[in-house]
Amino acid sequence: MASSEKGVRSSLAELNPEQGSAVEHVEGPILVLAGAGSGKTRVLTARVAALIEEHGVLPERILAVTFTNKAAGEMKQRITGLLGREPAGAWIGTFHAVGARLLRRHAELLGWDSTFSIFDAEESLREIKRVTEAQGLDSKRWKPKAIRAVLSDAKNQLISPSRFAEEHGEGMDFFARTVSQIYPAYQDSLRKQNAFDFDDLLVKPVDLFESHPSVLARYQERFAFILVDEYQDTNHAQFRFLEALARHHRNLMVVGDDDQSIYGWRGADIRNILDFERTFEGARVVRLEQNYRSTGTILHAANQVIRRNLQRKEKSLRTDREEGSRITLVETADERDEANWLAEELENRVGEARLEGYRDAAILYRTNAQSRALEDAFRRRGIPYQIVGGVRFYERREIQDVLAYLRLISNPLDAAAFDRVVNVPRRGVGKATRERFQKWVDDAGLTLLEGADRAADAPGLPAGGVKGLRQFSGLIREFSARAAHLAVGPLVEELVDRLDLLSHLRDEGPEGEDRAENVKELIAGAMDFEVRLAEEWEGEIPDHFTELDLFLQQAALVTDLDRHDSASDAVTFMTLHNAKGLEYPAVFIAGLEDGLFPLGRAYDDPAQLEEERRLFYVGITRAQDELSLSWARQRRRAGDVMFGRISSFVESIPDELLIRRRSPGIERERGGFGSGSRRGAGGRRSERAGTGDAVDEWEGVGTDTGDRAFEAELNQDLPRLARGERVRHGTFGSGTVLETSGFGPDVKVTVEFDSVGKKRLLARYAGLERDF
DNA sequence: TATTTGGTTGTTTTT
DNA sequence: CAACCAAATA
Repeated sequence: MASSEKGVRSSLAELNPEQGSAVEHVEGPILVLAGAGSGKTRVLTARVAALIEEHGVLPERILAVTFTNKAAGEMKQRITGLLGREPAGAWIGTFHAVGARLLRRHAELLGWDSTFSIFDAEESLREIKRVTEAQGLDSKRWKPKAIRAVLSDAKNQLISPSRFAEEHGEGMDFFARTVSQIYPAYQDSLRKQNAFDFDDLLVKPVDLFESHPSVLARYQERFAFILVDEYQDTNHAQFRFLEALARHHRNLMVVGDDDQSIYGWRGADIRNILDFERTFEGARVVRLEQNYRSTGTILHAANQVIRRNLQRKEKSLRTDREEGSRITLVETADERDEANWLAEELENRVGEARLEGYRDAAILYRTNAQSRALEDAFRRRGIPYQIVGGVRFYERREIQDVLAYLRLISNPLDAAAFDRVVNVPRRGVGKATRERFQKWVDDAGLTLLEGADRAADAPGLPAGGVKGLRQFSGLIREFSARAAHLAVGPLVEELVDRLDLLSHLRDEGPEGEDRAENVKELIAGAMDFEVRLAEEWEGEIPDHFTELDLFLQQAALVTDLDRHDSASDAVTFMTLHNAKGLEYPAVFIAGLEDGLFPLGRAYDDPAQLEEERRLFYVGITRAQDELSLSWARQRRRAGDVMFGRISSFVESIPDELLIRRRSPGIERERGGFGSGSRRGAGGRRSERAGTGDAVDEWEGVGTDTGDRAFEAELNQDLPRLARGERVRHGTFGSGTVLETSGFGPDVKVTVEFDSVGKKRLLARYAGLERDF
């Protein structure tokens, strides 16, 4: 205890006066306006530690909410560091995880069971499509995606199906009218399947609080202190959730930065932060404007960019750091040229030791599609990279299939899961059989699994289909029984084994092996999964609840960002949105063209343009020491070639902060064709390209194409250790990878070494290299 | 029932 | 230029 107290004390001493006053704040509402890099996580964690250690607050009286699992994990870890022990009993998690946890405990009050499924965005899209078609509507005319967007919007505003119908059911807007019919049917379908979608995890807890005041009172009383990170990103539902819980004790601390609000399109309501003082009367406001991250140059540029926004609380960040080097602005010919420039620049910087390693750099872009050209260039040169986002692990087809099995085992009412995997792998249950079967089940009032059991009684089903259905239901039943006493790891392993899924996947063709690897990774993840059920439930575990149920919840809420391995020495590629909350010594922002960043349609709406500018601001402020911006004159998008000009955002950076450069590709073009006349105004215009244009450009310039290709072969998979790959270890020599397991920093590799035999190594420490 | 083909569609950003 | 989906064949 003495040592941990010292931890808290000494950390308090290191705070600046503003940070200190926020940390020492005890009772009453408080808004911390924390600029980028001003140490907000520090304030948040130090305050939690201080509450516990200095003011004797029991950890279970504390609720801390974040937006990402990563932020939650970091918070937990840092608090643990300060206290010298875990803040056992405190709830620290994302809005979605906290919502899911509440629902697990009280779902029955709303008509759900605690083993409910969580439908991700894709699943919810399918469900909308099903419901739309069940109403006899054409899903081509009534686009599920558009419907989902409207539904999600409504949910985030806490607009119920009935209220939505009141507002739009009779209106002129045909689309809204249609949605008003689909909304209730969709909700109904989810309830029948004992499922919630992503938005429900925020909405339903609020419903719960409103319909069951005693439940609310219990949590109001319990959570005497509530802390919220990234408050600028909260939407109305989240606001109401917080407001309900905090109403009693009024000890609510929110930390945010209106300049970093970049989720308006997802319902984030910037008024939550702008109006905080009005909503919570007597709220204190603390501003953190001292930046500890970036050089003077970078911060100056950031300030100049963001001050163009009108809708903001006036503030200006300052830093004590040196001016630092100027910002590089590069003009490139096209996306390939841009990617090559980036690759070469990074190689040089690491080579010259201007950068300690590839892990110190990140390339940020507006749209995920931009990662492709980068990948190509980096792979070709053999520079290690890591992509965050894009096709997410848990969204892969094969992973979703396994998860659907698990969901069905955990929640037999999950019709979406049933539909997804009845015929995976092939069981002779085709579309026609399914439709007939479905109809019969509906008429007979059976659940899908009951029906599958008695499929022989259904009229008009082919013998093969009946057999497949019965087999399927038998399998699910068997595993449901086993789930009660088997841990998730072995359960998943046996399931995959029984389905013979790996060989089925391998038979699928060239991508099959990757798919099989992914499934193995999932098994490995399940093996590593351990929860202390009793702790999660705080002693009141419903008897039908299993480890599998919690594993599924976790899998549903985990994102790709959480799998990001910051230990491996690779350049990080990600969208600007994903970069929020992170920092890197060197940051490259690519694709700075009008029409791409800011995105074309943002020009229609000043508010959207401001949000794009905030996104740029977020990107700039990720950089600690060096910042580079690049743009391409020409870029392929959706098959077309777009001619672009430099982003208007760049204009707001004072010229004296910039060093302008041109890529070799541009220089060559100028030499060859004289003027680089800038044609095609405004990025919105697109023209068909003649031929394979710029394709060969770079290869000619490169010095030693042969060696490069060789090196690329050598290094391209450096951060990824696949089965069968030959590797070399400093002391054990050469060997073959048998398998890998674990996620993120815990990736373990089993290698069969030629001389010393089988070893299990932690990838991040083993320093494995490729070998021939 | 499974597989192939051809046509359509689309690109923000995500918990 | 994908990737995805619906209708046409084997």
